[in-house]
Amino acid sequence: MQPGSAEEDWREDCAPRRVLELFATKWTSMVLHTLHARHGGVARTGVLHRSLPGISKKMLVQTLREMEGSGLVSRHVQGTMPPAVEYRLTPLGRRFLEPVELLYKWGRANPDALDALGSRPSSRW
Amino acid sequence: MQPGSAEEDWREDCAPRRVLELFATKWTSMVLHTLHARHGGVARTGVLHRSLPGISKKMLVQTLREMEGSGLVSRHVQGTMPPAVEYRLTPLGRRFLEPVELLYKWGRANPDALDALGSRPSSRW
DNA sequence: CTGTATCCGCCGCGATACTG
DNA sequence: CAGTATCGCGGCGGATACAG
Repeated sequence: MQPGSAEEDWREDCAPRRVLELFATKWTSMVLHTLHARHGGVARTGVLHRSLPGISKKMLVQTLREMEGSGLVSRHVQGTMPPAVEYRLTPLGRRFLEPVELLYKWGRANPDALDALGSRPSSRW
Repeated sequence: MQPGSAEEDWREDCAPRRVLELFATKWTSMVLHTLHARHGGVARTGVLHRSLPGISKKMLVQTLREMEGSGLVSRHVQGTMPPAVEYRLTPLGRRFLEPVELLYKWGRANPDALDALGSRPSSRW
């Protein structure tokens, strides 16, 4: 922290920004949470879909695939008919769940803060 | 958690989603962190701009104004010439800083996890 | 120095319809 | 049931130029 070499780490690939990117896609953390909290880490597509009111099938699948690519979940296909696909939380997924839950927990514990925050105009979703 | 009344809370204005919205605007948490960690909670526009390599003047001001509207920071104008404007962290801002720092901290503590996550295609920024 | 106003590309996300 | 393909809107966010 010596003065002069002020430059803090805000490069594109710094830790903070990389973590933030995981929230870039609207549903990621919610899917992660739901998969864990409501289904013990394993669930089929349709079940997840029903557990997440509001999400479109398209976004659910798309999100799951991205999460698979990130290593947050693993995908398991049953060669049956009709098809059955299971998504499972990976160890990495569980680790990332920590800070996510912490964030949610904070929100639940500070409803008054959220009320204050709600009074702004924007909101992307 | 009794079965039947499954419906979990995923309404538009539930706590989790409202917290997530704060990350919807790219720079919010980074501005918040910088204002606190590098300037003790008080800084002028230009100083902040220089502390955040990569942000455009437009987005910095826009983000700060939204944060002001949310109550995360307060704006103080000095009727001088040339103009000088100070942004200060509010109590609410400091409270929200808790989960934010926690998230960043997790990222710094899990570089290997971030490496694994980095191997995905997307990335909005 | 602080802030605003355009112009504009990019892409997240929803709606809808279709395949196996 | 699981997944893909399109179309279209809204809005973030960068570049640039201008104003007080």
